[in-house]
Amino acid sequence: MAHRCPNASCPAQLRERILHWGGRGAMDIDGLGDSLVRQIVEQGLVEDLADLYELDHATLAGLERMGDLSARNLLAAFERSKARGFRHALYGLGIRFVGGTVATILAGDFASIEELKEADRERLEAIDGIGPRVAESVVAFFGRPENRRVVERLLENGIVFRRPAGDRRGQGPLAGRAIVLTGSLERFTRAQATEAIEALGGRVAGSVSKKTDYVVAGADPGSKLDRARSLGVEVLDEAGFTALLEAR
DNA sequence: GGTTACAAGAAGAACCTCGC
DNA sequence: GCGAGGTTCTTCTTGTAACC
Repeated sequence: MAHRCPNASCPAQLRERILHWGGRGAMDIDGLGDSLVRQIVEQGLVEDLADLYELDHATLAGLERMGDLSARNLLAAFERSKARGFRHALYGLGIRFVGGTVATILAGDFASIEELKEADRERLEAIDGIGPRVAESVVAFFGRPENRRVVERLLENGIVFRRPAGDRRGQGPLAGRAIVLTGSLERFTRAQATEAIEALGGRVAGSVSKKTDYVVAGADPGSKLDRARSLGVEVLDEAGFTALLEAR
């Protein structure tokens, strides 16, 4: 049984929200780790996600185990994160039951966060892949004034909460294809491989099933490779994966 | 150079969605 | 209602980068 703190402004919750926001699946802010987040929260330097974008070099460089280089790298990472896009920012908000996949679905169905935050349960439940629990969670999130305020401040700080024009996701040559990654790839990080697949309209799944189209196995593959073989799913090595991307 | 923190990935349990 | 498929969440491990 999981226990969740009901106090949205408690420091522990704020730390977790910031760590989630800076994580790979969200805004991918290099250098924003547990120790640093703990310091900036405990010193009262941030009270919500938007405050991250108002931190300056001198403040960051003065923190424990931080120097000039780390501060500069972190500020550059903050700047890069602003253009991560709607679905990453949406995932980064940490709405319960909204992981990477659900965030992608919502970002594909709504043109902007302004549209999404006004959506009611019925509108959300009408979307493929969104059930009552997720819909209720999204409505509850945007129903809280403090959450709406944070989103507004993030927008003011330049975070992109809008679907780009001409987005091909779900419409490319890999449209409808489910691909599972296992092991380490030499030419791609997981994030880069995921980005390449999604850019061609494909979908990266977390587990192998009969509906999986391909399993891409790098070095030291995990149990997913065994499962793919037992289910007769086509397995690609890195060269095969590269060829698949280039052929499309 | 040692220490510390972060990044990246694997694995599995819990839980959600959807079709039958 | 149930089961299959899929996603989320958490924990653990290992390698690397940066600070002191």
